[in-house]
Amino acid sequence: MGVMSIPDHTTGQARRRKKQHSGVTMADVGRLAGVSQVTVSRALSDPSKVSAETLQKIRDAIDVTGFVPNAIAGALASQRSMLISAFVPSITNIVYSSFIQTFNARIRSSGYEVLLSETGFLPEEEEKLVAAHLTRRPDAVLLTGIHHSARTRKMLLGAGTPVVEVWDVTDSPIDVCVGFSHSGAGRAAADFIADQGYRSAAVVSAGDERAQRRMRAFSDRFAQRTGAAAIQLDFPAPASLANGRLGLRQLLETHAFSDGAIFCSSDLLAHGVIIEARARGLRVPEDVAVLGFGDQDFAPHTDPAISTIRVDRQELGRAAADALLERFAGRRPERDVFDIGFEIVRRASC
Amino acid sequence: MGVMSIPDHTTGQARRRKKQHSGVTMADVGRLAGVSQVTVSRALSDPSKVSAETLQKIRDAIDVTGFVPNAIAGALASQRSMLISAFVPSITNIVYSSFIQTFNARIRSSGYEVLLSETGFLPEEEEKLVAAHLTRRPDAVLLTGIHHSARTRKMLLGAGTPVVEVWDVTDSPIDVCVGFSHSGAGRAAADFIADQGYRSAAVVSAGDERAQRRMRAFSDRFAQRTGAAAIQLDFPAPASLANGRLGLRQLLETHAFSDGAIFCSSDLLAHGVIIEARARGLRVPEDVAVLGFGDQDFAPHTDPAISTIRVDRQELGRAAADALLERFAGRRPERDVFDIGFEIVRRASC
DNA sequence: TTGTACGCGTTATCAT
DNA sequence: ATGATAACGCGTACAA
Repeated sequence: MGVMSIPDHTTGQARRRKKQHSGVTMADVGRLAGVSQVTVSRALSDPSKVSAETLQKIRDAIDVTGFVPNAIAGALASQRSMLISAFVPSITNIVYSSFIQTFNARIRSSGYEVLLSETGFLPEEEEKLVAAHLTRRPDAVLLTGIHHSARTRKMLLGAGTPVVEVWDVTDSPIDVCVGFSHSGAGRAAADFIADQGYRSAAVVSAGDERAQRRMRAFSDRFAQRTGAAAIQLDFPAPASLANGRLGLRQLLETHAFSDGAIFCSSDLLAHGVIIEARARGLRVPEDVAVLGFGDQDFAPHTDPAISTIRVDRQELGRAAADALLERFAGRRPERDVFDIGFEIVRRASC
Repeated sequence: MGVMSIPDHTTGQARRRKKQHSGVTMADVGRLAGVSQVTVSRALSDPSKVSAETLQKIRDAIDVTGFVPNAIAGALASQRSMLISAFVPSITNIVYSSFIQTFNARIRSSGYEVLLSETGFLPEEEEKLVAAHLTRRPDAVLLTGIHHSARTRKMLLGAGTPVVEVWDVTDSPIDVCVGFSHSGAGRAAADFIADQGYRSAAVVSAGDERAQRRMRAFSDRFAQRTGAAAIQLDFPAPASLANGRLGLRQLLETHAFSDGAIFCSSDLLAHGVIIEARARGLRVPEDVAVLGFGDQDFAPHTDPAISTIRVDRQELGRAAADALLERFAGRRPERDVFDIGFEIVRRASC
């Protein structure tokens, strides 16, 4: 157990380069405690199966040696990695990161760890990453959205692990699915805006397939309700204040937009629109009304506060985690599609 | 290839949901290709060590079987997990997540994967998470900040893995360290503000030890330069628009602040201050000047645009990744402390 | 170029 | 309550 020798910090540079952890094994601990390796394993996984005194001896030996269990060996032997692969389009988009935050917390409290990767908005990229992750034998996989390459689906099916798709709903999920209807949200937005008597409308989005589905549904419904076609603007991702400002500028200057409501695919865009409007001396909502999406935490604190569509990201994270944990417990959830819905939050901007 | 046959367990408890991937091993692939397991291993890790025709046979066999290498077994055998543990205070804070994004990209392109965890701002929480991660034998660890519990340091030293501490500098890093001086940034802010003739100042921060160090240095220097004490406001994390607005409100109403500059510990707070100021009809920077921190991507697009202190997060992510990759290559970096500096960006708000 | 033998550090299965 | 022994699936000598 040469491991125990303290790395000589004296020279500072003389530290080892190869990976050779503490190198202390259960066998080492057992030897020191006067028991076999298996007993150490048991003491750790289920202390009740070991007598009080040997348990104490083992604990002492662990303290002395600084033993750290090797989860890799454990995973190989037990065929459970205690790892969950998660894929989101962007980790810098707070909409996804806050969702992951909740998912993470829930998952971790059950002993699992989350291996997170950013896929961007291209299925091919997702495919590569899924392949890479499957190599680590995750016990479950979380995917954002319901559109995945054929190979991705095949790999996932082949792996036989539970899969949860989030942020959308579909009748044919890979496994289970929790989200809400984007076209439904778009229609609700159109109704909300039409109900307030607006006769003209525009949408501004930023390169996200789900956002575009909301926008299409919005336009269809708005036309249906008012007979007017909504002007459509789509920027490349990511959604930003800059694109919001640019959006209003283009709407005003090249689309002759006036006196109507703008449905933005994100609160960030909505905020940009508001900033641009005020910089131009336009009143919100009198001259331009703005409806956002996401109910991000800043939405109530802009001036005017942003009216928006709220999606309960915490609930989404919890539900996704719970669906997986249910599967781990051997149960299948009652349904395989959970629609957590959305809610229009009326504030001052629309 | 026993895998392909239906598991017929004695009790007839057909295919349990244990975790049973495709179950195809290198041995299975080899059998089908007419070679041994090692040859398959070689074909995958270094195709040049295998003859062209057997390589082809192996590839075919892989396609047919849908073989997915088991990285867990690989890690156990090679003693390299190809995993890097990273810890940041918050994944929803874009300042950290955008840094991680770059770090991730760099790391992944070298075949490693990043296991990310959120520590909050308490060393004890970090300690628990580090212990959990060490269990998976990461090949390296990334830590945010330079303040860690004694046990955390001890565990890390004991593990013998490379460690990079980021977002700060110190003379005594655990291993290597890349960041910038927070007190230096605070002083630079004070000079910047004093140079413009402001005679009164306030700071508003949001519960982050590094931010507080900036603030303290700011106050000291500002007092030194002008003889005036800066009013200090500290909110609980996270920094938000709401806290920025609240900050200005408190400054105005309970601290009789007027006609000076406010140094915020984050651009988000700065934006909040600006919104509150404009909502009150105050002019920025004439009535209240605002200096932010971080140069987040929205900073140039607020109205007025936020003057701020820029930290090159991309560079930080790259440098951290490179420091680790160097270590993997067996080299030690020339220095173990990298100061990537910062830069004051003057825009309209100050 | 290919194969044999062994080890990595656990968990699972039986036995005692 | 504890121990022997066999997997787990792959890498790394070393041999052929």
